Amino acid sequence: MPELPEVETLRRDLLACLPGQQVVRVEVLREDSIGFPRPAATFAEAMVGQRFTDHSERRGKYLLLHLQAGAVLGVHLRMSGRLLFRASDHPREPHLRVCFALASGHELRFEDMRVFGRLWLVPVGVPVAQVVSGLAQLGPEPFDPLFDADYLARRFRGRTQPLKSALLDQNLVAGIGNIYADEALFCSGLHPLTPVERLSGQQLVRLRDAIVQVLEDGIERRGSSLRNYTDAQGVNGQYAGNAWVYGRRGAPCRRCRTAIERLRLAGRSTHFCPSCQSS
DNA sequence: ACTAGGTCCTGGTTGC
DNA sequence: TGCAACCAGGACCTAG
Repeated sequence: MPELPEVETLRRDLLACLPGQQVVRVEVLREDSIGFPRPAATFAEAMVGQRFTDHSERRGKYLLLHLQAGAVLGVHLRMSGRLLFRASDHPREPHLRVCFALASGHELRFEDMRVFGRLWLVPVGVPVAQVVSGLAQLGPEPFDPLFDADYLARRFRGRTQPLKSALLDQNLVAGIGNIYADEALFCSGLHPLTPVERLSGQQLVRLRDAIVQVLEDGIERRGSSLRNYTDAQGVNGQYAGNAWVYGRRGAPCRRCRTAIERLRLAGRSTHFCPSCQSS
């Protein structure tokens, strides 16, 4: 599932192939995949003739591709979305939702089995956060100096929420999903159910450092720690059991050999080592 | 103001 | 064996 490291990897990969490419034809195969403008035919029409630039940004799990005339293509992959840069004669993916034919004979394809992903075309002069839903509510980037132990202490004061739930809240910090949340909790030695107000200053420092560490590691491994992720060329990541705890229920902890446990929290599976993550 | 739980969606996996 | 139920999860929505 694409989280911050996967989206950042995608952004960097697209920089190698997309700048200068001009859209000559757009096919929307699934209306739901378009967030704005609707109906999707309006989106398609407005995208024709647009040219991609070398200016792209990532905010949390959102990807923002700036177009030459000043518009912005916003992308959220959600659960199963992929952006693929393909030669036009490459066989179409079974869950292709939107296809941008490019003047060079390539195609930028948005493939998304579960149809949760969205594309938005932000018109020239309109603030991106006004069009791309969820963007305005995002908290700080994890790598922003603003995101430190003091910030967490302020946000956690008087809150009883389980720590794992807090990490999934994009308003607290942008970009963490279920998998990196579990990994960051393991690396900081904190139990996912700990009420956030109970964390000590020292624990908050460990938490912040662990979050930054697992995300940086994820980027360094090209997001390859995730099972279903593939890059812009469709190359599959090597999940290969890199994770400390995610998806390892019953398997021995890599640090202490205790069996990894799983519980359900806010509808999400949560993996942890009961011995290493006792507080 | 805060929190929990349901919803969307579909293919793979599990269980009877 | 065959089929149904369950599971995966990001963001949004509603209810308490």
